[in-house]
Amino acid sequence: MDVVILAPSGRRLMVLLVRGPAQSREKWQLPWRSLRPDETLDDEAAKLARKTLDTTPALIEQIRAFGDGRRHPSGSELSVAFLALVDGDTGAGFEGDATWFATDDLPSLPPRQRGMLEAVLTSLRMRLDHGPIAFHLLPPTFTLTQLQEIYELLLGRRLHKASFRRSLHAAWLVEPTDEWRSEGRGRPAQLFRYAPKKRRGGRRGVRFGN
Amino acid sequence: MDVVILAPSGRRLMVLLVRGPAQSREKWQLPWRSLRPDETLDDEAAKLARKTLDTTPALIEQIRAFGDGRRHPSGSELSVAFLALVDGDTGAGFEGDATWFATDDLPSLPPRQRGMLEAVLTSLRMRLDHGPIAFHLLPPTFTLTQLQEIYELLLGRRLHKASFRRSLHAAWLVEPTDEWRSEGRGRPAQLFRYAPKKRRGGRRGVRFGN
DNA sequence: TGACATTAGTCGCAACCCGCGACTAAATCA
DNA sequence: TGATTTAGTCGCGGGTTGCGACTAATGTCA
Repeated sequence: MDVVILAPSGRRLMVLLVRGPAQSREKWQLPWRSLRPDETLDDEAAKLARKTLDTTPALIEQIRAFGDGRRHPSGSELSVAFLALVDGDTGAGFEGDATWFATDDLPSLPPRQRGMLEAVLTSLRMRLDHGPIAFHLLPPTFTLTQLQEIYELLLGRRLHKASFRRSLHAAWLVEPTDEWRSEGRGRPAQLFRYAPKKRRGGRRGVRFGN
Repeated sequence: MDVVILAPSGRRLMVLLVRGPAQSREKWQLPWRSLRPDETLDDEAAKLARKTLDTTPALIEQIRAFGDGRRHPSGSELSVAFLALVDGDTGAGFEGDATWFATDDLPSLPPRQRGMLEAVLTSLRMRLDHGPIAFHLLPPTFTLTQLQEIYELLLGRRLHKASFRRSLHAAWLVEPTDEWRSEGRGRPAQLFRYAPKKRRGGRRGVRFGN
């Protein structure tokens, strides 16, 4: 049971790693724990995430099992990878045993964990246009520019502002609040909240071309 | 380790079930086996599928792990679900201990297996437009109408012929052979084979609207 | 031997979607 | 007051999609 805990920080996606025991080959590892025979998988993974984070993550989801022969600190043959998401504000205020690393500049990890992390990231990218995952990386109220930056972060490319907003509008996922955020210079931005609307007719996912 | 083995039969998707031991609550079960500590997950799942089917399936892929508290014949807390696909001709000629059931008219299954089967089916549907999965349910050479029927089967809705072929053409996944199949009445259909082409420019998935 | 039924395969239009540059709007800074 | 910065919108040109109507090739049956 391994958890990949992610949070955005500025223009980077961060992952939470813990220090491995002294005798282990790699200094850093994904948080993990072995499952006792009477525990349920998803519950224990949620607990593990909560314990390492010291808060409840906005989302926790199983990705898949790994049973290739690669090395894992548990010595066990089977690991199950979980994805957990935290919004940037919560992630930033974090003070614990574990520390954040940028996903594009990682220390060496146990080989199976390296594979799991990779798989979780691609899976996250793939689920982006099927479900409203991105919102879990943001505080409950946010500007559309913030939301766009999250999508750009996850997709790894810039998006066109007008097109992004058009798609977003078509998907009926957000609704405006009556608050505005002034960020120093520039025109203030309206704050939105996540509020998916059921809509007669084709409920299409959010598909962003560019 | 549970395997969901699927094959098309006419206008229905069939799943292969085996008879449970006498003392078990449900008469039918998904083929499953416990993993010994020194075996690798994916290899053993492939072996299990081969053994029940008596042939090599066209595709076998891990879907995800299940560790909810629901009952499973193994008594174990953790199960990993696999998807295996067989083409209709091979599936039809099958003679073994197990038997085929239509996925929309199933006998009662152990609760966790019921959930696994459900999850495998939805996962199959979702992967349809990301990878060329459908081809694994067909013999190596097939007509475009056959291919369309597979897609309709999996998506659960009718598709428009002209649009389907246009999308297919745009995705560069098939190439025509010089053989034609005469199916009794009506104009003979040209046979195609699966032959994905690398293409400069945007390698887009097959997206069928309707 | 034709007319008809049946299945395969294509064409083209109207509506919709998407990329993108250019615009307006509201704030701060000098 | 004018430059700068960030937010938000408009609209055009081109590509994609849904779909009805068409042509093509075969078997069936009077």
